[in-house]
Amino acid sequence: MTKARLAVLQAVAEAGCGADARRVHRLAERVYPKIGLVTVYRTLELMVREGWVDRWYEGGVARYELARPHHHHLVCLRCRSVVPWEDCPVNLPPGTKVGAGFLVTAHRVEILGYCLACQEVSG
Amino acid sequence: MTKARLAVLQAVAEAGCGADARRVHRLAERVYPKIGLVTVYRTLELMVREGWVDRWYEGGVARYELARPHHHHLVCLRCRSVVPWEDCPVNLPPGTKVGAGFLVTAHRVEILGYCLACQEVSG
DNA sequence: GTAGCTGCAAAGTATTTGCAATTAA
DNA sequence: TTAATTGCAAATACTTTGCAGCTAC
Repeated sequence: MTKARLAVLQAVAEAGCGADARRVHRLAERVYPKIGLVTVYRTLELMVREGWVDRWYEGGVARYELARPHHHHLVCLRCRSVVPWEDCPVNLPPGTKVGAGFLVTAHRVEILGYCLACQEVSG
Repeated sequence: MTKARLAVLQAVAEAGCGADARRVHRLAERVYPKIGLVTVYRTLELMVREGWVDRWYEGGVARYELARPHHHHLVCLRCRSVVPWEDCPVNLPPGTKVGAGFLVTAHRVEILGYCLACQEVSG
């Protein structure tokens, strides 16, 4: 475990849900200022592969967060903030078949709308 | 309605679910060979804005399809094919509030797994 | 000491923008 | 005619790769 990796891990933990690579980089720099963006990408890739970090895509950008139990996301359409949502409306355990024999292994749900702060601003 | 736009519209209709811009371009070229990729992007953007075409993102790439009633997607992890899935497990009409006052306006569901053809290939 | 990690610079993809030429109405 | 649309080239944003130097063990 190197300084760079520790910095990335701390950054991902601190960032909460749905941080992009740039945000992880900025946070990691606070712990280890000379870390490069490339190392952040490489380390995130490693951590995703090892299962320590989850990756998903929102609007064409990769989002990262510390791996944790199954959950989904509430995405604010105004400020782009993301918060976890613990309810899961999808009851399709791995191995289930749906449609024309499609074999389910996982699923993803995003709830789109407005967070409390943005509801007040935009009326 | 110009030739270029007609070609894009036909291409999107023909492509079915989840075509990316390059695929739409290739199909549009069959109808109107001198169409440029840039025009495809611009026309798709226009059609999304006007509500004729839906856009979503899968693995960091924009996917387009002709607008049609509410549905979700089955995404094959091996061949990346996408087919529509008419069931909707999410019962959150627009206006519903979830979590800490988050105001829901829409949602997205992706079911990940293996299509019939890929199940046979990968065992 | 050495295998693995890092940073830089450069390349690669997806997408957008500036602008002059073309086209539809 | 004339405003809208197009295509090219260049710019941008995000991400990946090549390579030589650095670090942890």
